[in-house]
Amino acid sequence: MAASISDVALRANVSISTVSRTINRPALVNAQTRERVEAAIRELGYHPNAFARGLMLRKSEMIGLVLPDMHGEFYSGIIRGANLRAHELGYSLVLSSAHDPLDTRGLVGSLRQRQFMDGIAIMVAEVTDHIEQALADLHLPLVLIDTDVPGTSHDSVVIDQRAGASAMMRHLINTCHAKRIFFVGGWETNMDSIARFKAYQEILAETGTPFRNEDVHHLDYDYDTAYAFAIQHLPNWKGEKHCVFAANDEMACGFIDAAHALQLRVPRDIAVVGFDDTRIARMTRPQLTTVRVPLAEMGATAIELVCQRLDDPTLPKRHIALRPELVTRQSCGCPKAH
Amino acid sequence: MAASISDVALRANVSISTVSRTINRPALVNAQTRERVEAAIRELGYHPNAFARGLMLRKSEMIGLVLPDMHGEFYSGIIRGANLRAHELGYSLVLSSAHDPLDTRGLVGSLRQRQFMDGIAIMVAEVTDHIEQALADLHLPLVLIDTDVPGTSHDSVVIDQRAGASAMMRHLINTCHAKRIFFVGGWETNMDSIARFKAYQEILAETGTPFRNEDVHHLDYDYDTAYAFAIQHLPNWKGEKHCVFAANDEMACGFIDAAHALQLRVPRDIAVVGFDDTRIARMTRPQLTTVRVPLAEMGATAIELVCQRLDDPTLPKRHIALRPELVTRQSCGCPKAH
DNA sequence: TTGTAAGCGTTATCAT
DNA sequence: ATGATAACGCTTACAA
Repeated sequence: MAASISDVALRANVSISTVSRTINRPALVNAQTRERVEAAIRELGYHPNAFARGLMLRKSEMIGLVLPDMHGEFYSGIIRGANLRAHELGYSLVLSSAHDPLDTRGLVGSLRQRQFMDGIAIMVAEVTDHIEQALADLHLPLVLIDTDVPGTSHDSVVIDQRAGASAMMRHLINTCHAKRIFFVGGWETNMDSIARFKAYQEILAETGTPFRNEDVHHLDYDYDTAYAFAIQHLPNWKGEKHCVFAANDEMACGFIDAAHALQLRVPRDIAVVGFDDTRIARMTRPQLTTVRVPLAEMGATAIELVCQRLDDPTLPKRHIALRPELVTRQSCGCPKAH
Repeated sequence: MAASISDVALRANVSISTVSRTINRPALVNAQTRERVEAAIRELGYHPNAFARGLMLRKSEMIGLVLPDMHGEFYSGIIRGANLRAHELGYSLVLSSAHDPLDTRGLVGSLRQRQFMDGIAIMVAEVTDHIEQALADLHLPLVLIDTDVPGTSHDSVVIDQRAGASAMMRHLINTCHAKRIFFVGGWETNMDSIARFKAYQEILAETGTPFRNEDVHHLDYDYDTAYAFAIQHLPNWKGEKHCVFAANDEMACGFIDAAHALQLRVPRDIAVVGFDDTRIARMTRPQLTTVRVPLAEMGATAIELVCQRLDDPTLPKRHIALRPELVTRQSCGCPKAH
């Protein structure tokens, strides 16, 4: 059995209140007794029981992080950022990633069973009424990650996909002097892909570059699919100042490898740019020009929002949009990189 | 304020013990009263207070997962596996990755502050006496991840690097009929790299393939370094049935890209294989033959060991070595893949 | 089958 | 400056 507060009190010849005080408000206790108590604490290897403490204080200093079970750096990026910030702020992180991304129902249920958390940062594929209700029932400070819910009144943090894609498009047109840009999106229903495509159209219009329907294609974010597709189309797409804007690095990588297989030189015969700035962006020849998506920062911000609300529940609802950053390497063929 | 057990008791016209029983041993309570209580619970949206519960039961159903702040799929692989298994077993995961990999001191300290965990799965770069002591002081079931500590008596789960590298070497020599194999390791002090190198020597000897000191090199696990190195050496290394065995996929990828840049064909002019089976292994042309390292399984096993010991503290100490699996694709030039 | 009451280890409010 | 003592919400003998 671990030592309890009364063991310490006994050993130091004081009451338990004095022990509690030495721990929580040392200023209120006489220097000599304080030393005696501290000695006893040390000798017994005493540490306050977290449950009893939580019972009184009604808080655990633990924050739940709920994610769909994603693959790729998305997952680890958010976790890393969240974990770091949580520790900086003196909190621990309770991780809970859903096996089935759509079973947020069961997920929220399992959360409320062991209601240790002071607050929750959650990312869900889709916010249904059902989930909305379940979350509300938790009666906990809540922040939504990477989910735009116009109607809701929760704190949230998202990534400004539109701004990132716009920055890339402007770079391509204004700096690289691209004459024709092919857009290769991900799944057609994917919100991020849609946002990136919107920016594509927008900047095309803004700069007076002609838009052609046949220059837009939707694949599935996968390397192999992109590679096969590229082998087919690149021979027709190649050309001076022509560029492929892929909606993620993986597809961009597929295009580059396919270009090589077709004896095309990147970026001279065809330029290729990606999105996300994942690990592989530095692992292609030429290295990929892409858009860095601040995943860790999104995780960190989510935790921060939870903590702030914990400190002050009256805070107004906040909605933070993180701006991605253009990363120019060699695959876009911009003059600067040469 | 959330409803408490006495609110439910009041509403259902029973004592709090009956409520408690309805929740924990429904069999012991009359069907009619049980229904009344359950109705009250539903109406009030009641959920037992986790702190009070923990205080009585002396357990939280939470397991700590302590990792160094690694990058790459290593990190997320372990977390994913651990999280999944924890939930299957009815536990939650408290994640805690150290910012500074060597500050396990501060880390363990922060752990014991909020001693909520029933047990801990921990991965440390190096188990020093100091850490060993700190861990022992926690008085918690403990399992070491990916750490071979001959002297210690903790449960542990590791990956059998040696077996994985041996399988690769045997495949290269026996199936691909490699005549000369170059070994490109990671950091010279890295335990994994050392284990892989040992297997390299061993199988060379076992199969009577000559060992040459100049065929062994140590880099830093990085793509760029490997690429630059390969540009230098590949012209001398190329040859029929020659193969580069890189100690991770990233370096292998560097070699393949360099080979392409040098107009060499993989695997015909030079074969290349990797280790880890990360995402990029499927993203090279040809696809990488490599060794799949069961990261998720390691995470899951660690959690499982903790839980088993929680159930039965008298269990003998266990040491589990997970076997990696050979994944043959096209880069090794083995006849089967053609 | 149900109720009473003790106790888990804290913190907080009073007195002293 | 310190000590009693009452919560906090729950489980669990023990009684009825």
